[in-house]
Amino acid sequence: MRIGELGRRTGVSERSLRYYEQQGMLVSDRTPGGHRDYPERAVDRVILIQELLAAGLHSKKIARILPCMRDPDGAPNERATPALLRELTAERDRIDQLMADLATSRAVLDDVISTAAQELRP
Amino acid sequence: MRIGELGRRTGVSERSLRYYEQQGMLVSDRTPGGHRDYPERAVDRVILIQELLAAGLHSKKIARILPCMRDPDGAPNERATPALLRELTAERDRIDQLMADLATSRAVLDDVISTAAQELRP
DNA sequence: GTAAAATCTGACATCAGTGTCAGATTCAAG
DNA sequence: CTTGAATCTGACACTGATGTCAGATTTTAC
Repeated sequence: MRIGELGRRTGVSERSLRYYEQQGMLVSDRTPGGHRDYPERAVDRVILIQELLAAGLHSKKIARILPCMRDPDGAPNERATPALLRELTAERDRIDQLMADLATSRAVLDDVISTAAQELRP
Repeated sequence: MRIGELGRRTGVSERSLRYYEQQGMLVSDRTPGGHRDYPERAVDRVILIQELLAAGLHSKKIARILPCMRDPDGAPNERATPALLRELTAERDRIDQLMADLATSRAVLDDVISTAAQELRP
């Protein structure tokens, strides 16, 4: 599929898809004229990239992680080096911390919301 | 307490503390000479600000939310307007989505980590 | 073959929180 | 007082993902 369709199906702008490729997170075949041509798998790949970005991982780290992931049908293409392994563990710890902050923040918002709703409906 | 101690006790840079004040998230008394003087409560306040920032809320929105929060010992100083209430609900939904992404990303990292650890220790 | 739609590259802008630096002023201790 | 540490304001830089625009090229539909 071409970039327009991939963008439509993932909700990601074409600009971002080109950026993902430039950062090494996404690969594409090219038509003879130079237009990008993506396999069906690209949809899931892009969604995963978005999730990892949302979790605060940087592009270049994602690019290094992706080849070490198990595909749904098989084993990883590369194996994680010890150095990468340490980084991944650090990222996981950071995510755990972030989830705790999110839980706190959500509770705060929830409290404000329910307090205000209570006032509106006495 | 003064800004140096507050920064030390919260792990937040003085630069950021001044920025928080500039954005209306944090208030301070001033010494006759113009130096900031914080009450003990400021410590918890700053920690909360950091959590809300980590959750992706923008400074100016945090500044509007904080007065509507219940203090541990009493009722809120202001009440949330309906418009703010809508924003809060949207933020809460966004946080829910983000938590889902974090869970996915964490699982991905965990899988890569345990796969690699398994290879290292066969 | 032609026109319209899609895509290409490359460049510059944006945002928001934080780092950093300079020069001036204030505070605390001797 | 004096001196050194702390703080003040204001300015500028950075980051990294994304938006946007321009001009050229390719693809698709007729």
